[in-house]
Amino acid sequence: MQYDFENPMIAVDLLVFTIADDRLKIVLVERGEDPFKGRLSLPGVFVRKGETLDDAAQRGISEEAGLSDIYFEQLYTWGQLDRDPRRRIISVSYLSLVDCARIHLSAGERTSSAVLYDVEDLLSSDECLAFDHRDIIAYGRERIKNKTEYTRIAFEFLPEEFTLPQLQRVYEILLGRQLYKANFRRKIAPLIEDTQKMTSGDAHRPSRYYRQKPDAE
Amino acid sequence: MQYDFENPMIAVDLLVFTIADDRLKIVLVERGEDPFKGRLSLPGVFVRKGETLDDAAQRGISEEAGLSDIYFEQLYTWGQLDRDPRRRIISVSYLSLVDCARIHLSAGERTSSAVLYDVEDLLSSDECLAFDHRDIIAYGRERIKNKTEYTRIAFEFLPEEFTLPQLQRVYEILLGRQLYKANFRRKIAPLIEDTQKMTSGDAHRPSRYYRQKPDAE
DNA sequence: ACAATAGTGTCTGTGAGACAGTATCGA
DNA sequence: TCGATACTGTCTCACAGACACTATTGT
Repeated sequence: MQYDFENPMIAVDLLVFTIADDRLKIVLVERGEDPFKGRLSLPGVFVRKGETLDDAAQRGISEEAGLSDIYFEQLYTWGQLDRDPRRRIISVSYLSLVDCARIHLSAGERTSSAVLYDVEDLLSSDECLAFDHRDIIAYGRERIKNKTEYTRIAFEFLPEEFTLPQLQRVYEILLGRQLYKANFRRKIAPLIEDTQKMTSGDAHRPSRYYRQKPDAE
Repeated sequence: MQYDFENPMIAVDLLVFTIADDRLKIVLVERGEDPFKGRLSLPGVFVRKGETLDDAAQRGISEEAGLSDIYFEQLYTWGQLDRDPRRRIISVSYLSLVDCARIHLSAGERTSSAVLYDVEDLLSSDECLAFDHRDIIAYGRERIKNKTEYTRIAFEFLPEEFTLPQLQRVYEILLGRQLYKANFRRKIAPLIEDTQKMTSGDAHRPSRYYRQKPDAE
């Protein structure tokens, strides 16, 4: 007995997260064509012949957000049958974290312009997103929260040099709760090294700039 | 300008781990046909039309190891161009953990019989595995080690009722180091509830059987 | 009584949490 | 001097690590 196997198209969907205005944001585009014309969706590209999944993700990120040299990791692969009403498409989602100062949103070819959306607002609203993209975003947001606890991904939201109050705010946003200054600094101390630079111009005590220690764990 | 997009076949490759003889083992099959004829490989199936990825994984597990109702989770999706010398195949790998008493290895249709292999021995040997399956196994083994630390996956290697010495041995094997009895029991205590049953017949003090607490975190 | 394994009590050090205090800028 | 934010000191408590001790079976 012979079976029919799938030869679906492979899409790479991108979750580009950043922090702006003290909120976690994600890059979304408004779909310019059916299905889901006019709905918000994740930016994404189809995988080309001769292109790996990682390559496609990288290309998508630079096309949609004008970014290269960015942290990204594979998130999950979505294979529900009815994800796309037209035909079967398998979506490999990628999680990407970036300092908002580096983002340059550009109108993609098949999409209207990309915009930053507040993630918590989006997930608690009843806004209808294209495909299963609401689920994907929720999954990505969970992953970020979890990895914040036991990795250094939070650093990816900041430039190379940053102050501890900035870093603490990033952690607070990602974890969704307030942290104590003194405890936070003790915990982070082994992961950073100080520069000689300080903030200046603010009407209060200046803050030292640090950078990530290239070091081990 | 038009691009050629991929319409690859989608495979699901299965990492079925278990513990036997106080060692972490994995189910492998010897390939019956080219490419890599005669090499060890992960059991796998192609995704059929109308079948989700999870469905395909479930089907593969029951075909190759005679198992249903088993813990499994998606691991990673492998999309290198030259994974398969014939044509492009995207592989979605699944991690599955199972009590070895439940495994019934059966000869698949396209494979010779499935066998349990010692994972540490395999990874430290220079045995040549089919495709990129050595990388996939190494990745899965890492994932298990990590999740052992902050989830309860270790319980999946045991039957519903188990003794604490058994459970401790599972943890020790997965983590690759010895643990102190007293500390281990204190840490596990909130996750389990005791049955009234005890081991018997051994020439030493009997051990109580416990089960997992259905409870919260 | 002994071998063998199951199970407990307790000391110690580390680190998270909580909070109060001090320091340094511009205006 | 004051408002504002940066930074530090320290107490407490929970918990992991280490290790010594007791308990219960079959032979």
